[in-house]
Amino acid sequence: MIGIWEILDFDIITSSIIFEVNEWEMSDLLKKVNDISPLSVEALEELVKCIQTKVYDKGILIHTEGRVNKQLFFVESGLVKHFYYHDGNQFVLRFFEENNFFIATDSFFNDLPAEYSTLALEETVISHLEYDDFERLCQKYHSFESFARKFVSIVAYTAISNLKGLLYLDATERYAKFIKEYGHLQQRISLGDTAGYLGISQVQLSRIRSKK
Amino acid sequence: MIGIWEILDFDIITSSIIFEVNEWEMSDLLKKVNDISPLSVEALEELVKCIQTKVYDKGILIHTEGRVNKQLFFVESGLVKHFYYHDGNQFVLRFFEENNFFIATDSFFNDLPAEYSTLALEETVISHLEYDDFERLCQKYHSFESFARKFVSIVAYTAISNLKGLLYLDATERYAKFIKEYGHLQQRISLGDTAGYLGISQVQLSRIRSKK
DNA sequence: GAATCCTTTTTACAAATGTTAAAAAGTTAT
DNA sequence: ATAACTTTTTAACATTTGTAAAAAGGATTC
Repeated sequence: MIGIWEILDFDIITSSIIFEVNEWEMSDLLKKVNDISPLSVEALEELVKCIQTKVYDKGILIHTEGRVNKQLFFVESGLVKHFYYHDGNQFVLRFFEENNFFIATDSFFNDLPAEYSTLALEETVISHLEYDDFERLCQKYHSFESFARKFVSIVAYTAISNLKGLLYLDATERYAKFIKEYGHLQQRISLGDTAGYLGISQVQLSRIRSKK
Repeated sequence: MIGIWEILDFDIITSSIIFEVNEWEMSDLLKKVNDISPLSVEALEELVKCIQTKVYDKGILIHTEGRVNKQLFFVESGLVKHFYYHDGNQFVLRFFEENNFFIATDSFFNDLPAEYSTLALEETVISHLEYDDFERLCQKYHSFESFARKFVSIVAYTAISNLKGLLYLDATERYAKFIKEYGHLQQRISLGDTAGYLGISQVQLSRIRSKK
C-alpha cells in the first residue's frame, strides 16, 4: 500500500505525513474512480496531480463539526467514523473503511459548516481532493463530471437506504443489519461506536448481544 | 396553474390526463430547475419538449414498490408521500408538496426495483421527465449536467439530514421537527401518515399531541 | 337526521429501551 | 506481574413506546 507513495513533507498542524502519488502507477483511489465511472486519460492524469495523501493517527479528527470542509476524502487504509454529539451522547452516522470515499456532506455540497466530525478509529491513510479541483475537473472533463454525478448518486442512494432501516427496524433488527453490512469490520469497531451507530445505548446493545 | 397547460390525451391505464407545456411561458418546473442551476436557452428549450404532465386522483399510485421507475417527477400541485410496508405496518419516508422534485431513488440511479411507492394524498398534478431524456440532456448540455449534479446533491443532503434526526431524536422531538419542517402541511397530512413518517404508532403520536 | 365509514383519542397492559451504578473482563504501561 | 485504564456486561428501576380494543369525533351518503 505505502509502496506506491513517496514521502514529501510534514503537515505540522495535524502531525501527519503528506505523500504524492507516483504517476506511473494507478492507486486504489484511481481504480475506484474508474470503477464508478471510467475517466479519460487526460482527466485521470490531471486528477492524479491534485491528490494529496496524509496519515492520521488513531483518535485524530480528519475534519470537525461546525467547520466548513470542502474536500473529497478517500480512505486508502484504516477506518473512520462520521459522528456528532446530541445532549452529551455521541451518535455515529457511518463508518468508512479502506477503499471508500467520504465527504462532509453539508460543506461539500452547500458550503455549510459540517454537521458531523470524522475521526480515525485506527491509524488511517487518507487521500483528498480539494473541492475547487473537483469542480474544475468537472467543468473541464466530461468523463469526470459523469463520475461526479454517479458518486453523488451513490451517496444519496446509500443515505436513503440507511434511512429506511432506521425508520422501521427495531434495535435487534438494526444490529442484525449492521452485522450483515459491517460484519467484516465488527472486530475493528467498539461496542460504544456500534451502539452509537444503531442509535441505542451501550447497555441495550450489550443486552441484544447476550440474548443470542 | 392549469392555465398554461393544454389538454392533449388520456392515459387509460392510470385514468389521468396528459398535458403538454406551452413553450412560450415558463412553468414552475422550469423556474425550479433554473433556481437550482441556470440552464442555457438551448437546454431549456429541449427540456420543455421532453416534459409530460398528468393529473392523479387522490389515492392513486404514481409509481409502485418493486417495479423499476426511471422518471424524474415534479409536483406541480397537490401532495404525495413515499411509503412502503414492513411487517404489515406502513412507513412514510417523505412528503412532497407542490414545487418539489422526487424520484424512485433505487430505480433512477441504479435501475433497481423501487424500494417504496409514491401515492397522491390529494388530487395532484405531476410533470415528469424520462431518464433517457435526462441522461441525453446531461450529455448534450453542460448546464443541464450541472443541474443534474446539484439536484442529486440536494437529494443526498436532504436524506442525510433526515437520517440524523432519526438517529438521535426521540418521538416527541421528531414530532417537533416535523411541525417545524412540514408545519404548513399539517392540515393536509393525516395522523396515520404523520405517525408513519415519524416511525411511531398512531397511538403514541396521539399521546404526544395531547401532552401539550 | 340516521346510518355508515373513517380518523383520532383514550385505556390498560406488555415489551423495549434508557439511566445509573457497579462488577467483570480486557488492554496498556511500567 | 502489577497497577491503571478502558471496554463490556450485569442489575435494578424508570420511562417510553407498542398492541389491542373500545370510545369519541367528523365527514359522507342516502
